[in-house]
Amino acid sequence: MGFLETGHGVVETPCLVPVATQAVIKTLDSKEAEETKSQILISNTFHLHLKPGEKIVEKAGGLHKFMNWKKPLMTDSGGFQVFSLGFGKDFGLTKFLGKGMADKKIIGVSGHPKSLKITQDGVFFKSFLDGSKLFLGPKESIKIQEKLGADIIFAFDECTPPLANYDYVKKSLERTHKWAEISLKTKKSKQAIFGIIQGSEFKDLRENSAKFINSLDFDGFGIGGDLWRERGGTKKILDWFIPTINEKKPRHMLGVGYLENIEDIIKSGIDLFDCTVPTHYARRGIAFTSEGKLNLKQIKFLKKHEPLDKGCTCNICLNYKKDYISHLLRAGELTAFKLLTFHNLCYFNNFIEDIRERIKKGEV
RNA sequence: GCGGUCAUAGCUUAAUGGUAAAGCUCCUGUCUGUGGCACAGGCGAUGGGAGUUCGAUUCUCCUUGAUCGCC
Repeated sequence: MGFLETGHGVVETPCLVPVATQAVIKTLDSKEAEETKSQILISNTFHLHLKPGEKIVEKAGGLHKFMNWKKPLMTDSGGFQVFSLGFGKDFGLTKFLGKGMADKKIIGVSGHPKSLKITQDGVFFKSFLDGSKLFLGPKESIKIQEKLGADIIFAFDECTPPLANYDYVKKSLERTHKWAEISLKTKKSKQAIFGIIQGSEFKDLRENSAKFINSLDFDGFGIGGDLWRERGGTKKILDWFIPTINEKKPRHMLGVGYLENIEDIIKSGIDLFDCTVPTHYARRGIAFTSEGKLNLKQIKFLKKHEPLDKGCTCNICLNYKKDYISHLLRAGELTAFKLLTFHNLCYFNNFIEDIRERIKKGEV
């Protein structure tokens, strides 16, 4: 366990970081987000740069005031968008490779995505809003993140695609490391900055990346890229390098957090992790409960006059029943998304709070 | 009462004298540093009765129902 101290309060770890890409947890206002026991949120440099632009946020007094969130905040650097709007879009990929595809590393050292251009200095994006050109490199990302004003910012990196072979990842890592140094040098603010370890599923590249990022004067670590989806695979990769990095500095795992993996990654030494699953799945009609995932769109739930989870004490479970939420979903009512988002965040936060309690008792 | 039009999946619509197609709905999955999506698979139909024909959802007649017009 740990306490991460920031200018906006202390985060008790291990901890889930809910995703507020566009300075909002979709469907919730900041007061509601706080009521889910969320301690810290992560917003996004790329998206806020496009809309509304960092100057607007800066004029409003920074992200905290802009969105009326008084607790700690992070901003992701835009490095993930290098992947998601590039190779991710080209191949319809997530950052995890599916089972049985480990040998299909079709992106080689000369591979390049269709919709953006990656250079040694940064990335040329084409805005999906209006097609306008947009360049984002380490300097640009850090300057934007300084204007946004989150408590913790991330170095600009390239999240490598899971289909990338060893040579591609090696080359990408050279860029990411160079960008890490420039990110660190560019930052003039008092914000904390985390450097990102990449290397996909290649042992020596992960080890090299951990060694290099650990040697720089970052305040914490981000761990990104493909970490395998098969049970045990993530632990295997983390065990390669987690023991080699400074134990005083927090470790944030980027974009990971299926319920069934959370305990494992905490055991592997992860303090923080952001994940869209609780909020994203809520908008697909899925509730997380002690009985597993429930798809509330299913017609059978119209006949269930009971809370989403009998053991849950969140505002939703105390006040609403499955039949009503199912009706709202099937009727296309937006409030359904809000109720499920609220419940799912409570469920995840309670789930992790329980792990913290068990750590205190020496059970984990 | 008379005349016309129509009847295909839960809904809206295709097609054909030779095994009936699609969209939505419904069912089962997928989704990890967020484009309120998207994707994969599945269940499911020629209103009822007779006739012509090797074979009718298609052509003919009757019937039932819907709809429009006229009185």
